[in-house]
Amino acid sequence: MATIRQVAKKADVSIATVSRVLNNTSSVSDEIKMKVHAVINQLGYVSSVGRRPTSNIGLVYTGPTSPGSPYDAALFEGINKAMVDANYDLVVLNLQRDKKPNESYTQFFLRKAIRGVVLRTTSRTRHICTAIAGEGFPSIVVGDHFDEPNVNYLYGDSRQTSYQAIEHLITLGHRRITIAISAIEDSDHTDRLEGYKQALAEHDIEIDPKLIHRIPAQRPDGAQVIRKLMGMAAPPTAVFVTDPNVAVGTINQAHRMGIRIPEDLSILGFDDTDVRNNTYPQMTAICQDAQQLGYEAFMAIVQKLSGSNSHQVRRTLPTWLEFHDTTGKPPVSLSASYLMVTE
Amino acid sequence: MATIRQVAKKADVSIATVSRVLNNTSSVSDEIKMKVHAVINQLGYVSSVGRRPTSNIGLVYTGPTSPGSPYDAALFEGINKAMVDANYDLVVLNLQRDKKPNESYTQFFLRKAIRGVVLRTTSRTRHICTAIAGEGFPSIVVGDHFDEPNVNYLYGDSRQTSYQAIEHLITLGHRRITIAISAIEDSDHTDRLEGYKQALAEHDIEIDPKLIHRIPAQRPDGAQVIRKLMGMAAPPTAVFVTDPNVAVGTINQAHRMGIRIPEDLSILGFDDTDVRNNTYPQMTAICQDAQQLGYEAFMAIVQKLSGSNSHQVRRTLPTWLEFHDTTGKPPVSLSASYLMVTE
DNA sequence: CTGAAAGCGCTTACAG
DNA sequence: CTGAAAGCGCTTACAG
Repeated sequence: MATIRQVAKKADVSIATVSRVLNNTSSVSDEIKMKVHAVINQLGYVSSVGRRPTSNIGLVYTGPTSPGSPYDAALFEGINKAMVDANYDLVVLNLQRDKKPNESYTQFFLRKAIRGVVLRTTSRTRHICTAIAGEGFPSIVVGDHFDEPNVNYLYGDSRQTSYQAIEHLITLGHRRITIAISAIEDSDHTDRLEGYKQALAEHDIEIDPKLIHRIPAQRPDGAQVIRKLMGMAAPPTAVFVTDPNVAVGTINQAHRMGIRIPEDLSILGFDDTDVRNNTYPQMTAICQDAQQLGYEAFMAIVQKLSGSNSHQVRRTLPTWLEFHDTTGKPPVSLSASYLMVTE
Repeated sequence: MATIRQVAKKADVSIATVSRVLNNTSSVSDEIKMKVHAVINQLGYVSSVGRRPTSNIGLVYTGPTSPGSPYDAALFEGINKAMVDANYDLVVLNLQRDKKPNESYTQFFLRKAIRGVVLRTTSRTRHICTAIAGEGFPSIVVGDHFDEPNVNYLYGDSRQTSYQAIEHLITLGHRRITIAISAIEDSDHTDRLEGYKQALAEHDIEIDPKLIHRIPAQRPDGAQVIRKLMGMAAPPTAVFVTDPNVAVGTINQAHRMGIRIPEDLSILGFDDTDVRNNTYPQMTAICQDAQQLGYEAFMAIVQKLSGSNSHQVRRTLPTWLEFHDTTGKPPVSLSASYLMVTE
């Protein structure tokens, strides 16, 4: 475990200067600051509680996320399971509140005695993830992917599965297929949209912008979705809902409106846990195991800190398609009349 | 912020001895150990990271809990909200893994640089909560209540609301009312059972042990519940399900079996968040705001640490009853035949 | 079992 | 802007 003295020696400065760099207490020349920073991340310097080195891994929500959502709750459960197997504690950090504007992310984390971080991101806060990775601080983003070469990430790849699912709906005879997708454009959701578009394109079905329904992030409400859809002049025969709670809400609002599932409308949902088995009818869904994502992300950081994995982590976990009872053939009259008009 | 030197002075020992007591490194006489412990909790001694005092609050699951359950996820979300308003970080601790058998809880927490803890408990680990409180370490239990005078706690009081809800079912004409309740007997669930029993007793309805259905903790499965109930010689006309996920599973399995809700069976659920609004039919439920419980529990510890509240915290948050569409009058034939047999 | 003292990790006036 | 030195919080041989 590197100490301030070792850092000072290697960077060829006094320990006082290293301390100043760590704490931003008084001005240090940019040149020395950069040199010290480089040595800090190179040696893996860690703050100590008293004379004991700490073993804290941070969980950082870079943007506005709800830790209580099914996805984040499952991640958190997986992280808790990982903690049992690894000798680290989890510290939940508030970046917005605590990070001083003039300190680097590394400084911030060291000040909090954090050795590595699991990051959650949104489309607007991706730059924070790349900045942390750029500083060389041990980190991994869970639930998103990056092109930048130094960002570690782990996510469930739902693009291909989305493609297959939509293709299956097409094979069943559906032509007007809606996608209901979060207005927050994280890459997970964008992937699902891409899979949807690709399947339609390859089957020569025109992509109708009116069928791409954005769900407001403030009110992820399945009932709204279906009211909107069924009010359309030419309603869809199938919906792909990319969020578990919204999918459940869609199914139940359909019941309320007397829409039969799947006879009148097919619903393809998304499931991060096991929500699909607790709906009526049992939900056809693209599934991923968010708990495992949390587990693996935490373990990836643990491995990095133990020094056993120094190269980049770019992993995907599989998603899979489960056919249950919310999807079926489109209603005969509708699909027939639709085909007559357009073909 | 008290230091080891101040503790040593007040306890009239050397700083070396205080250090030994804190770390259990070598034997110290019981008399001195107790004296030092007393001073530590009296002065509110805190470990430092380097020379900076820490501001960590711990979240401790004393027994096997699933942090991803709707209740715990909502608590966690509330705690995260509280963190934005209070200058503390959250550390999730693993007591089973990390606490050495010969160290006290206070020693353990100080070693982790924790200043106060929010505790989650189960019936089997209540002694851990009383032990932590007994040591004088700042703590609060969320989601349970205690008779011991020094344990701080905060919970949603569901006993009276359960009583009222069952009484309402009785008023509607129900006589055979089942309660489906977790096999883990935490006091939250016991309260609901007590409310149920009280309502039946006050309306001169005999408590039939066959109608008290225990849900195995390993498999909290609503489908099982209803299969079991409907297979009874004299099935109930109403069910009170004290867990949100199980309640939803019960409703949906009823649909699968062609049991009409509420015409054939009334279902009274429990809701920690807003699950009741996302079922079909919309679920009649006893509701509590678990997110607020998390928020208030965290803030209570913050207050204790700031010294503004030194007396015991014994708070309940209200629960309330929402009548929606899963409850109604019992089926005429059934209740009539039942009444003929027994009265 | 206990304390005085050496010493580590770190921060902070002080001096330049 | 930087270092040598004083000093704080803490731990740990050493001595009794």
